[in-house]
Amino acid sequence: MTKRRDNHCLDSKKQHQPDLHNQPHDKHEQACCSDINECSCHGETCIHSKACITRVPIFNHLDDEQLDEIISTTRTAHFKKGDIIYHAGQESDSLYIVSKGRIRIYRLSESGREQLLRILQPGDFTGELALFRRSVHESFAEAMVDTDVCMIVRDDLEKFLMQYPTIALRILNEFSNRLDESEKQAARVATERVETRIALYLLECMENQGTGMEITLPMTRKDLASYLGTTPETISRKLAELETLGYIRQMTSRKIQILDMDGLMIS
Amino acid sequence: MTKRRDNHCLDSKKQHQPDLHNQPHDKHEQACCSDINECSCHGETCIHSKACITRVPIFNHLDDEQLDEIISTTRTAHFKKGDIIYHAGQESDSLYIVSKGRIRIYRLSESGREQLLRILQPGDFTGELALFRRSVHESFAEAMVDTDVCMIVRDDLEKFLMQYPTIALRILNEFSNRLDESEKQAARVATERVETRIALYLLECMENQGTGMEITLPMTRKDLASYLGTTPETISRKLAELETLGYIRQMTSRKIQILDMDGLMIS
DNA sequence: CGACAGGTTGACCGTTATCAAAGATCGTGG
DNA sequence: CCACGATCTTTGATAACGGTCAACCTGTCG
Repeated sequence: MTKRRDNHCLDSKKQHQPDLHNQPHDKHEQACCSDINECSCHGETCIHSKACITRVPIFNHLDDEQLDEIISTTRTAHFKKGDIIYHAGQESDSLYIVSKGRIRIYRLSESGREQLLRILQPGDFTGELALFRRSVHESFAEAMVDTDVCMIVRDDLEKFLMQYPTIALRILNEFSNRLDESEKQAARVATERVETRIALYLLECMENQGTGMEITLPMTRKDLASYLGTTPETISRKLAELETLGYIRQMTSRKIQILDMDGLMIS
Repeated sequence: MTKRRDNHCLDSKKQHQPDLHNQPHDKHEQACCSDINECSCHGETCIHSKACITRVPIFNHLDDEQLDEIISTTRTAHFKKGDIIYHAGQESDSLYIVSKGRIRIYRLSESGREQLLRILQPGDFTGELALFRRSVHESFAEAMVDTDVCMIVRDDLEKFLMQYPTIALRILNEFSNRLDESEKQAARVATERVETRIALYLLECMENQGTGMEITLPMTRKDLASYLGTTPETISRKLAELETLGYIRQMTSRKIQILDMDGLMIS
């Protein structure tokens, strides 16, 4: 049962968007909707964006006519760094597709502590949970940098799903992946020690980034801790430990070289 | 953000199957396929079961003709207590719908420890993960008692999904619920102390069972520990502690009376 | 009535959270 | 371009939470 193949590293999507944005996703990149057709957005919403819809995996198999139909029902919105796109308890009525930027999806547990669930990159979507249950959001979505999203409201989406069942299959596929990720993550947090979780995370990053032995962590220690169910201090310490053991080498706080994959695996 | 409403307690499905089986789900109930039309199964598989398909939430909105069409593609199988229905790494090609019995779904983490994900009751289905990803199972399914399942193979299911898109919507809805459960569970294991997780679990049981202040745990300490990411010993200790605090009263090891809901909530 | 699985309790100690403070890094504005 | 402040990261000291191992109960079933 060795299965180093799915994985995600919260930073996945190399497969979806092979070369969408080459610029580093930092903040305040420039204008919004950079590679989107219409562009005047920064107040609240701008008008439909073609590039977004045509590229996302759940729609990109449709033909032009169908795409146009979907695009015509789409709204685009811009969010500034730190903006909350939706929050738990809020009623939901749209699917959000990331066109540009990065979105943090997290939950607050009963005790008020936050757990990071995933980070959305261009091409990823969210909002589904509440959408298909006709219910409220359970999680929070926060723009990590200035971000553009395309939105499809529930009724339109349902219409398309009835009309083009292949879309549903794509979404089912995406849900399956996410469910797998989530269950895997739950199982790890429940059964592995922190050091192991970190090691596994590093290995997943390596596989997803495809940049050889050097990986770039897509987030801060705090977020990583939140994702892995630990604290920033412990992350620091365990990484230092893995370095002492000669398994990794920390170039900067975000750049890490994997020196001994096998060592990591048994950590 | 108080949301005591979804929940499951691993023992959900009161909503799906209001009065399906009144007999306690114990072991060796009697013959198999008790309330199923055909009944000669015990060797390996028996032939199509109508009752199963017509009752499950993902199909029960269809009309008779459509149901018959689905039923005709269905196979039924019987598993004895302890049988493995599928295991991680195995290639998947069917959806399993529980007709009678109980199925444990669990994962093994990298270190070989087991985490219980959920327990399926009649009307629940599984196998989706691998189905929609055209991939292998990530989890194990084990019959907890003698159980009957209906199976639909992938190609048939896909055909129906294309033909009756409402089925896809139902499945999307089910996936959303499961994803919510899984994320919630991950967040809890990652952020709450064991005592809190146990308390929350008890509260969910109460809401789902609708039996007033007295709940019946649907599993052993070992399984509960596996589900909550802890050990049987710790479960014992924490329950004893909650009892000392006057929040609960343990009648037998499976029957627990909730004495102070508010107390539990702040645990 | 005895055996066995399941459950409880105790002693111990390892892992990891917490609190505190010092060091690094990054973005901003002068 | 540099300096400042804010934020992120590291490191240390300490303690508690919960896991482990072992022994002892308890209830269930043959």
